[in-house]
Amino acid sequence: MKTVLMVAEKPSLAQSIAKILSRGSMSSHKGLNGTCSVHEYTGTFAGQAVRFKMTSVCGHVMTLDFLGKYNKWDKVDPAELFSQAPTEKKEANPKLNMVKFLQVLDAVLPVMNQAHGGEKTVFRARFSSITDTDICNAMARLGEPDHNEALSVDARQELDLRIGCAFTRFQTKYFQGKYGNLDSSLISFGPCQTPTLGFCVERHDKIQSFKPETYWVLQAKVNTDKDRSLLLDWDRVRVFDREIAQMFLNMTKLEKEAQVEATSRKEKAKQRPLALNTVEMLRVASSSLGMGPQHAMQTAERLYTQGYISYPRTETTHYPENFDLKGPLRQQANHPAWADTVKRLLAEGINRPRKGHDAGDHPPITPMRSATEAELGSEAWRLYEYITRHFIATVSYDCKYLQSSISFRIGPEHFCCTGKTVISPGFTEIMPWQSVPLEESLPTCQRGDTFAVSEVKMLEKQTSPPDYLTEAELITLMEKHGIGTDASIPVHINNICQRNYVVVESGRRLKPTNLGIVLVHGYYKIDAELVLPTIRSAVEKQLNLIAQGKADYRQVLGHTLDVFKRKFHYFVDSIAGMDELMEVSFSPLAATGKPLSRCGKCHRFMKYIQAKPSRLHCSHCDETYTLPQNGTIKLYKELRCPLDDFELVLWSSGSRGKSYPLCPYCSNHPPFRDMKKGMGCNECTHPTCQHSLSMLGIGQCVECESGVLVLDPTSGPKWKVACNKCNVVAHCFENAHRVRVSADTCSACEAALLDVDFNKAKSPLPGDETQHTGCVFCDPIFQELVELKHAASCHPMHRGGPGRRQGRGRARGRRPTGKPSARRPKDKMSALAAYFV
DNA sequence: GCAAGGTC
Repeated sequence: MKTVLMVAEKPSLAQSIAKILSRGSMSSHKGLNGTCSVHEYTGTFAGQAVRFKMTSVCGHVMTLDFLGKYNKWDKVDPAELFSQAPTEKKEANPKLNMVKFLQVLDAVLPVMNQAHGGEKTVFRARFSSITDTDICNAMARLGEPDHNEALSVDARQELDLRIGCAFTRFQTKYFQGKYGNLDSSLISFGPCQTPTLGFCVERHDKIQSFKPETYWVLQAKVNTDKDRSLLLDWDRVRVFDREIAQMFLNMTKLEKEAQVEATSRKEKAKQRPLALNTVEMLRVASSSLGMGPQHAMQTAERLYTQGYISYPRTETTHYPENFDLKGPLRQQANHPAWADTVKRLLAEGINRPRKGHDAGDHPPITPMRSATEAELGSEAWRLYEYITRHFIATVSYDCKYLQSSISFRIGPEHFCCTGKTVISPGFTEIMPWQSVPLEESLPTCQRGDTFAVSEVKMLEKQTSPPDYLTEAELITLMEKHGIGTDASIPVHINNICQRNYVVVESGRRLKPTNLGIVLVHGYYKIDAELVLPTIRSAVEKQLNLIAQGKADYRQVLGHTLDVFKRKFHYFVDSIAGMDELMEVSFSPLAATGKPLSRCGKCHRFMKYIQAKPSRLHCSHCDETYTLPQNGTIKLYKELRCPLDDFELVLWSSGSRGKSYPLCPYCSNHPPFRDMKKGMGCNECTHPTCQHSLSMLGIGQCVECESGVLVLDPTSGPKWKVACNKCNVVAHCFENAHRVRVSADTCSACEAALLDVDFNKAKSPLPGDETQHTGCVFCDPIFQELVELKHAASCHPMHRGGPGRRQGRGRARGRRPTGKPSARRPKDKMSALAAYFV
C-alpha cells in the first residue's frame, strides 16, 4: 500500500484534520521531537487505497539571519546589511529538530519523485475552516504549492531583517556612543514597532499642542411635578463667545414657561456582540480587566492548552455554518455564575449570531468546558469569565430600549431632553457592563404642553486635551493600519515598553518617554516615512503582487532594498537633526555616571554609568567599556588586573546569586584566544593571576557541559563556589574565616583541593580541628559542609527549579581536563607566554 | 545585541 504524507502547519490542526478525514479512526503517536504527533489511518487517495500519515510542523521551520561574521557589530558597517551581507536560512527552532523529523517521514520523497517520473506528487490543500465539509472539499480539490506565495514571504523576511538590523545597529551605536542616560539597552527600529511608537507619540504631541478653549453652555431646568425637575440640554450645545452666550441667556431668562414642541418615542436596539477574535479579546483584557496584551495572550494560551477555550489566535468573528453553538452553551448550564441565563436561553431558544468576518483562519474564541475560579486561579478566571460571557452574549438577543425625547422652546431658544428605558435587557444581562444606564423616566406630555421654568443659567467650561493612548486604542490603530498581526501585536507593544520608549501608566495608557518622543520627532525631521504607518502598507502591497504572480520577486526585493538603502544613507547623513533633539533631553557620556574605578591607560577615574546599558566610561581616553547587565557593580578592593593595570570591579547578581570580579578592559578585549567578550575573571585563563579561573577553579560543573566551579573569594563568611557558565552555586563552609584553592588535586576525581580554616569556636570539623584540606566532591568531612543550589537569577528562563542532582556530596566532578584553560600549568610563565594573543 | 512572524 502506498503512503500519503500530509503536513499541517501546527500540531493541533494535524490532529483535528486527521480526526475529520479518518472519521475518528486514526492511531496517533508522538514524533521524534516530542511536540509533533503522527496520526495514521487508511483511506483512499486518487482512487487507490493508501496509508495516510498526518503530521505537522510547529511554527516556521526556517528563519533568516546574516552569516555569522556579519553579526559582529563593531566589525560591520550597517550599510553593508542592505546588499553585501549574505543571509542564510537556519532552522528556526533547532530543539524541535523539525528538518530531521520531516526527513524521516519524507524518506520516501526521492522514491516518490523517481517512481512517478514527472507525475505530480506534492499538493496543497486549501481550506478556510476546520469543518468536515471544508476539509473534505479541500481534499477533493487539491492544488499545487504556490511558489509565488512562498517568495512573497521570503521577500518580507529579508526586507524586515536587513532594514531593521541596519537601522537598529546604526542608531544604537551612534547614540549609545554619545549619551549616558538613554536607559535603553537597544535603540531598535522596525517596520512595525516604529509606527507603533509613532501612534503613541502622535497622541503625546496632540496633548502638548492642545490649547484649552473656553466655551459657554446654557442649561435650563423645568418643573415637571411638585418636587421634581428636569434638566434640559441646549440645542446649540455650546458657543465660544461669551457675549453671544450672555445674549441668549438674557433672552431665555425672561421666559417663565417652556413649551413642548414635539415628543418622540423610538424603540432602539443595542446589538449583541460579534463572535470574539484575538484583537477584541486583547482590547477588552486591557481596558476592562487591566491585563496587558502580552499577559492576556499568555493567559489565553494556557487556557487553550488546558482545554478551557478554543484556539486563541484568530481574526475571524464569524461562526462557521455548522458550528455547534448549543454544545458549548449546554456545558455552561450549571455554572454558578450564569446558570439562569444559559438555562433560559436553552429553553427559549438561542438567537442566531450576527454575521461577522470570516478571515479563513480559526473559528472565534469560545469556551470549551465549564470552569470555576477555584479551578483556574483569579487571573485566568477573569479572562475565562469574559470569554464565556462574551460567547453567551453572541447567542443572546439584542438589548431593546425605548428612547423618548421631548423638544422644548424657551423664548427663542430650543432645548431638549432624552431618556432611555429598557424594554428587554437581552445580552446585557450576561454582559452587565454593557447595559443601558438607568435614567429617570421622562414625563408624559404632548405638543403644546407647558412646564414652569425653574432656572436658566450659563455655565463656563473649557475644552480639555485628549488623554494618552490606551492600549486598547493602540491595538485598534494597529489593526486599522495593518501593523502586525493578531499574534504579533502584543509583541510590538511589549517591544516599545521594553526599549523604554513608552511606559504603561494607570488605566493602561501608554505614555512615551523622552527617548521615544525624541526618536519619533527625529524621524519626522529627517524622513517621516520611517515612522508613518503608510510605508508598511506600501511594502505590503508590493509583496502581495509577488504572491499574485504580478510582480517579480527579485525586482521587488531589489528595488525596495535600494529605496531603503538610500533612506538609510540619508538618515545617517542627517543624524545631526535627531542629535539636536537628543542633546536637549540627554547628557553626554562624559557628564554621566559616578567615578568608580581607575582606567589602566591614564589612571584617571572612569565613571560608572548605571542606566542601561551599564558601562564604564573614561572621559580622558574617550573609551567605553560595557559591563555585564542585570546586576550590581562595585569596586573590588582597588585590585588591579596584572595584564592591563585596570582596576577590577565586582559584579554581583544579589546576595542569593553569584558574584565575580572582572577587568573592564579584558572583558571588552579578551586577552587570550579561548576567551570571549563579556567574560569575568572567573573565566580568565591567566595562569598566575590570583583572581583567575586557573587559580580559583575547582572542578567541572555538576550540571552543565562546559562550566567550571570557581571559588567566589568575596563570598565569606557564607562561602560560595559558583559555576562560571550556568547558575549552579554551592554554598559551603559557613563561618570559615579563610578558604583557599590549593595547588594539589584530588587523587580520585582530579578536582582542586580546598584549604579551609575555621575559628575555634565555630568549627564544624571533628575533634578540635580548625583546619582541613580536602576535595569538595570526595572528602567525607567536606561533603557534609557543601550544599548545591541554583543561583537566584533575574531570568526566569534559567531558574529551572532545583537541580536534578541536588543533594550533598552527590556531586562528582573532575577538575576539567578537556581544555588547557583549566589545567594547572606546570611551568606557569611559559604557559602564560603561550596564552597571549 | 538587531526585524517580523509563526508556535510552543
